[in-house]
Order: sequence, then C-alpha cells, then structure tokens
Amino acid sequence: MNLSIAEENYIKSIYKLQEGDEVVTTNALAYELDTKPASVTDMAKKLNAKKLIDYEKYKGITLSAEGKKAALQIVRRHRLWECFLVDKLAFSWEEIHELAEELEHVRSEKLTNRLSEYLGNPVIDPHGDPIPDAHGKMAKPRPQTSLDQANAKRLVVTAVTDQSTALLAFLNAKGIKLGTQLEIVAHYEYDNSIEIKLKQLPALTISEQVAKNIMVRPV
Amino acid sequence: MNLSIAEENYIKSIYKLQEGDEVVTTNALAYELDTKPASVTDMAKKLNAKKLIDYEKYKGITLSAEGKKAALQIVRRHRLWECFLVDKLAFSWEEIHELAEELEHVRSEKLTNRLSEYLGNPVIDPHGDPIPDAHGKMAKPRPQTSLDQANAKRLVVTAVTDQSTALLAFLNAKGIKLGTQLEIVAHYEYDNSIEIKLKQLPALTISEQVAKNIMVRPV
DNA sequence: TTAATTATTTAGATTTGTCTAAATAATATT
DNA sequence: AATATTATTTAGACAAATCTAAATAATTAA
Ligand SMILES: [Mn+2]
Ligand SMILES: [Mn+2]
Ligand SMILES: [Mn+2]
Ligand SMILES: [Mn+2]
Repeated sequence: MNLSIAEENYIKSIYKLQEGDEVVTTNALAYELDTKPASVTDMAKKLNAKKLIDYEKYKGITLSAEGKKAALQIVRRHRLWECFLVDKLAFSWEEIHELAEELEHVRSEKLTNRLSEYLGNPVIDPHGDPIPDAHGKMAKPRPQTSLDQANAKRLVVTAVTDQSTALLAFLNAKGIKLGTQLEIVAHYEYDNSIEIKLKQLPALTISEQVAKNIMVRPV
Repeated sequence: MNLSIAEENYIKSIYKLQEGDEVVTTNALAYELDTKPASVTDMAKKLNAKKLIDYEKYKGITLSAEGKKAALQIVRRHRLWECFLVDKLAFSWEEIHELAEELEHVRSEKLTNRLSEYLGNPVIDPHGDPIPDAHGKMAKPRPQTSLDQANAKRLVVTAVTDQSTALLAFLNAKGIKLGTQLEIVAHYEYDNSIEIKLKQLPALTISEQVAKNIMVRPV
C-alpha cells in the first residue's frame, strides 16, 4: 500500500484523535488538519476504498487494522526524527515537531531502522511520547496524570500533551522539561491555577490550561 | 520563493544538465526526469514566470541567477544527507541517492546548517561531488579526468559521474571506491576497454562505459 | 414532536502536475 | 530547395487534493 503525503497525514491524525477506540468525527479531523470538512469527506471515501479506515456516511471514522499499522509506522518515523533533532542536532523541543512533520514522510524501513539503531533505539521521544518499535509495538506508558489532577505533592514531569510551540516555549522559559521535579504548593480555586515550586527556583503560578497539558507521576 | 517538490526536482536537474552554461533542451530534461517533453514545456513556462529560469519557445532552458541559487541550496541538502547516511548510518554509496532525493526537500536552513555542522562541514559527498556551503559557494574541484582519458599511469579515484545503483554496485564488487589507487596496465583498442590493477588485487579489465564514469587524478 | 441548530455530504470549481495525440517549428538529408 | 526527420509546443484530458456554496441528515431545544 503506497500512501501519499496527504494520506499519511490523515492516517496519523485519525490515529491521534482515536485515543483508544473513539470514532473520529469529520469536523474534529478537519480542525486537526487545518482543512475543511468537505475535504475530509472526500479523503474519507478514498481511505475507506483503500481499506485503511472504516467509514460510513454520517457515522464517523475509525482506523482499520491495516490503517493502524500504517499509523504506527508514521508515528515511529516522526518520533525518531524528533529524537535525532534533539539528541544529535541540538534542537529544542519546540522546534522539532514541524521538521519531523516533513521527515516522517520518507518511507524507507531500512532508513528508519538504521536511524533508530543509531539513536540507541529510544522508547520515548523528546515530548515524552512512546516510540513504536519496528513491529509497531509501543511501551505502555507508565501511569501518569495531568498536573491539574495530580494529588501527590512531589511530582516528576513525564510528558506534554499539547505540542504547540507556544506551550513548549513557555515551559522552556520557566525551566520545565521532561524529568523536571516539582512540588505543588497550592491550588487556587478561583481560576484553578496551581502554584508549583521547582528545585532552586522561586515558586510560580501556572494556569489551568498549562497544568492540563503537563503530564506527571509521583516522586 | 516557495518551491514545490516537483519544481525543486526540475531546478536541480536543469542545474545538473547545464554544466557550465549550456542550454538545456526539453528532451534532455524530460529524459533526465523520466517524464514527457510536454510536461517539461508546461513546467518551463511556470518556472519562467517565476523567474527561476530563462526560457523562450524552442530556445531551450537556462537557470536565472535566482534559479542557480535555489539549485545550489537543493544540491547542498542532497549531498549533506548523503554524507549523513554514509558517515552516520553506515549506508553504502549506491543506496543513498534515492533517499537523499526525498530528504533534500525538507527546506529548513537551520536544519541544513546544523546537519552540516554535525557532519563536520564536509566539502565533498560520498560520490566525490563538492558540497556548496550555506552561501552556495563550492570548492572548485581539483583537476580530474575520466579514467578512459587519463594519461598518467598511477591514479587515484576522485569521483563517479554516473550515480546509478548498477554502476556503484559494480564498483563495490570490484573494490573501487573514492580514494582507491590504481594503475593502468593496458588499453585495448578493440573495444576501448582498460586493464587496471589495484593494490593487493589481481588485475581486472573494465569497459569503456565504466571508465568514462570514473574520475581520477594522478598519484 | 415540530422547529432550530449543527454536522456532514454533495455538486461543481480550482490548482498542480502529469499525460496522449496532433500540430508546428527546427534541423538534417537528399 | 524541397523533403524527411526530429524536437518542441499546443490542445485537451485526467487524477489528486483542495475549496465554496448548497443540500441533506442528525441532533438538540422548544
Ligand atoms: Mn506530516
Ligand atoms: Mn513528539
Ligand atoms: Mn528530489
Ligand atoms: Mn552524491
């Protein structure tokens, strides 16, 4: 099955929006891909014909087994290139997504596997997301919660769910990265903002929106 | 000026066929790009409108100053990725062209320059071709001739002009690579084949076609 | 349960890059 | 110089991916 770049981007976005087994709606996919619902309907028909998704008029989209396999390969390439850019070329985590969005479309298993090997077969990418192996198997992520719902006091940052440059740049500015340890000092009921403290730094208050996108686990 | 992948491939092929200042013909470009002359005419009109080439009906194609600049950037990316694949991922020289053909279209100056730095700012690629720097400047290639026209006896391989997998695989099999030293043992007038001797190896005879594509210089 | 709203699909158009077949221009041959 | 051959361009078509505007289905609210 030879996929175009556009088809690959659709498959990957469907995978992302599925999160388990939820049906993906036309509008959600259009928003995610920054395109129009009419375009999504067109592509849905095509991917359905290619048996990469299950799609019926008005009933939403899910990946077929084959589509899921394809998605995992694309995600693998995306995340490996992100590792390369950070580990080898010293990019920072807010610059890499865009570049990986293009590099992921170079479809060579040999290249992908060599790259993985060269990087030491990493299992998480610079944003804390797991990297599928050559067979599409992914390490189950260790239990983690978003910072706004954490109940333990002492936490470590394990991932960031929103990968927009804006959020990542904000976290950079505040010294928050993967592995950063922090303590919750206070919850403010008024706007659900949270005061946290990083080692060696003065406490700072972050908005609910930020807290929702930082994943953490205890100690 | 934002170029599509197709436009970049055209620009690069025109650059390749120009070799100095020769006018590139419609048919030659069609052959090089494995497409049809009619398609070349269409694209020529477009690139001319974008001022990347000079083109007049029936008068052939040359790159404009801007087109040449664009070409050098693409060539730079192509050859840097080839270096990466060989030096870091242990690919051999006959496997890399195809992959670089895709990687070259990731248009990020920052990525390109970081990659160059990471590789130690190489000035020749795995096929012996010079790599333009960030400003498009290329080391002038040291004087070299094709093996079939060399008159010195003791020679060193400096480049390979035909980058087809077939030729490169042949050279691999015979132990000929960049930097290989060889001696010309005999010219056979009948078919212009050449007998050569590599250190520690029995002499071998290569066809005129092969000899034409191996570039060498004395000692 | 009808009416209003929202979501989705269809119809028809557009852009990009390609093609085939036919027409025309340039070049080579007699 | 006329003719044959080759090179190039044009005309018209097509596939992929997108869009806008209109139609229709599904959902929600009254
Ligand atoms: Mn992408
Ligand atoms: Mn990532
Ligand atoms: Mn290319
Ligand atoms: Mn090369």
